Amino acid sequence: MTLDYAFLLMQAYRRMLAVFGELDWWPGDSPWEIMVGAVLTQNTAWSNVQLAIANLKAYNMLAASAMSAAPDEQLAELIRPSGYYRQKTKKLKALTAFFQQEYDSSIENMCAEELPVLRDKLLGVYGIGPETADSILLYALGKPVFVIDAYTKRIFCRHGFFPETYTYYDIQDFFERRLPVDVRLYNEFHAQIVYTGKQYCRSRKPRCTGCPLEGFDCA
DNA sequence: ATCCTGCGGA
DNA sequence: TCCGCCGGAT
Repeated sequence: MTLDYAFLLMQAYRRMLAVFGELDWWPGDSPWEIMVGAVLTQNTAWSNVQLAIANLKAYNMLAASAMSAAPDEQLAELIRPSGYYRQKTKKLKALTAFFQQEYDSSIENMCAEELPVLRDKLLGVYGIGPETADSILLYALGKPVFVIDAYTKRIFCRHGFFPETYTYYDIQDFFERRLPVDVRLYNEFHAQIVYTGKQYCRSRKPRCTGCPLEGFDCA
């Protein structure tokens, strides 16, 4: 018989959750802060993003109105701890302009947009690719979108769920068509994946011993 | 030296 | 498909 991937995915989820407990994602005080964090965390450790966000708050520069008015050099200096600060300054400016012009800086307006339309619009913003768009949709706006990242691919490739050749959208489809449409599940599942990837399923020296997914393989 | 809740451009 | 971007932790 064919493998029941839906069951196996949920079992993997429950194993991680049982060991780590709920992880309280995404850390942030507001949807806008989460959107900003989603850009700042691109290829960057979260601890460094926290420093950048703390700077923005300390200088009252987090709000879209303040951020759009700030000179590039000043914004760059504040977000410097998160790395790629010149690139990310451009990206934050683009996100801010989009939020202001398209939605009048209103999360409610943004949420009211049809999901596929909103996703396409996000992907059209400079600096927002598939993972960042989906992180914003799920964690800032509470939309039922399963976020894929390098950890997701690495962990589930290693456990035999799909081949290395799967693209972002292949993997996203794999999860979304097998899991119930549940924002809280998508939220917590991704958080568990990131934690497992960081602590155990590392790229170089995987620590399989003690991993919640140890011995969990699709034959 | 390697990695981190990637993306744009060539 | 590869390269530049970039700082801080391990």
